[in-house]
Amino acid sequence: MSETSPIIIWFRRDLRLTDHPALHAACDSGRPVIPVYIHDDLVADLRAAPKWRLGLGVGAFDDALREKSSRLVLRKGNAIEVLRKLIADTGAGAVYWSRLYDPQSTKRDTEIKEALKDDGIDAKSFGGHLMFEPWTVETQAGGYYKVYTPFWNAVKNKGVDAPLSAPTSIKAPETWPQSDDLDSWNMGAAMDRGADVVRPFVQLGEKAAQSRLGAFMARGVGDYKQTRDIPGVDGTSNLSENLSLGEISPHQCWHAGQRALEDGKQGAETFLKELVWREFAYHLMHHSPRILTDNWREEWAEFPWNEDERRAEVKAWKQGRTGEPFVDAAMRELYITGRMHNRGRMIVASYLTKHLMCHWKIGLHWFEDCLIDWDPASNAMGWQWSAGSGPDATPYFRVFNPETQLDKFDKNRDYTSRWIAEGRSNPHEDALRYFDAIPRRWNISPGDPYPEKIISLDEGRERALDSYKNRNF
DNA sequence: TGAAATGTTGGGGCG
DNA sequence: ACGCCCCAACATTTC
Repeated sequence: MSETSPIIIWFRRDLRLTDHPALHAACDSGRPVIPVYIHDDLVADLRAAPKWRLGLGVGAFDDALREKSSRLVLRKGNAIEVLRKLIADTGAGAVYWSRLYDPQSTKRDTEIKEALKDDGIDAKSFGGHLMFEPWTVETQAGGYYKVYTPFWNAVKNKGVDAPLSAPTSIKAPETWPQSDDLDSWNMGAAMDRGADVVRPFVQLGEKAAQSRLGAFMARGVGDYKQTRDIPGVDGTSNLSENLSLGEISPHQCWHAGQRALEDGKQGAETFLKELVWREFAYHLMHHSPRILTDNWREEWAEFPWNEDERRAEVKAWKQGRTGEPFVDAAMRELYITGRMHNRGRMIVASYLTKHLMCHWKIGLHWFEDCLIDWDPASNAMGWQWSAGSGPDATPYFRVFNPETQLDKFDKNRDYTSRWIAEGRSNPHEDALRYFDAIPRRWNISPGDPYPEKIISLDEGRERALDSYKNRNF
């Protein structure tokens, strides 16, 4: 392989041009660059909304590359076989990619790197998805962090790499290899609810992410510390969706936040801390991957969780028909937009795992079905935090009261009236979208009365606390 | 990044 | 002036 041979960039959750170390290195080399996206088993296994959103992201990224006279080559199959075929087709001498951190991707990528090196190919993995590689942060004792605040203190002054510029040009190969038609991948096949309902809420692609970051830094970040907690206000950064697919890098968000901090914007530090929560989730997933599948505190396996997904109250929770306005509003926001305000996430998680005493895995899986900003590490950490089974988790006895939360965080009922139609003479248009999105078999309509509470808050709370008190661990 | 029960304090009304 | 009660406002404890 000569030093002029093409470099394949294997894109995964890094669908951007700006601040992309692997792409940057490849373009710097002066060699032709072949961007590829591979639909392998891990992509096939994605759940409905994340998979659909990924399809949109791949399409948008191909468009962005074409503006640079490049393109995204799409191939389906086993990743190492696809790469070997592509190398044979193009004479590529190198494969670069940005690292992922979930155990399945890590295993796959490790095997592929070894196989490619055996073939004499220059296989290189780069950072970019995280500001702090999980193995570079350790406690005095040499272990990993299990509590957020010490983790924050350990990283906040470490320094974050300055974002790399987007390549001015991406050298094309002499001929482009064959590429699948994205439509043939059917990435939206599992979206059995209306993708067209969710679509208007999608913030697609790198440019949209950049302008959102800019707008947030110009306006929202000043009040972020207060307004981020109020779901009726557009007070969050709204970047989770783009961070999830790497349409923007955390480094760029961090440096923007740092500049806001220097400008005296009050909320900027809170924003930086939120970015570091994402890093903390990856840190935990890397050092303790079973956080994805098992109670991180193993004793919680003994807890009398309801684990049957078919129960009526689970169905009511998923459908946003529990009779608790805050819970239902949040669950419908999730269904309609593919995202949920963080305050809502805490409330619905507390309600499911405490008032309904359902296993957090039920909630984790539903979020994985519905979230267009789905992130394996954050989702698992969040659910185990809420359930009390995770590291640095909220104690089980800390039960959110959805009614009290309404008075604290949705005083004017802006949020609940935006997402709930029943019982209102003049429902919000977003609340009505829910009825376009749901499957007909749910058999409900906007004119129905608002559902009765499926459980009294007092009873649910008492039952959960009794179970906790009588636990045998 | 709770909520509810219980405890403490201090001001005001009143005999 | 004093004791007593009431109660709101906090603080602490408990789950």
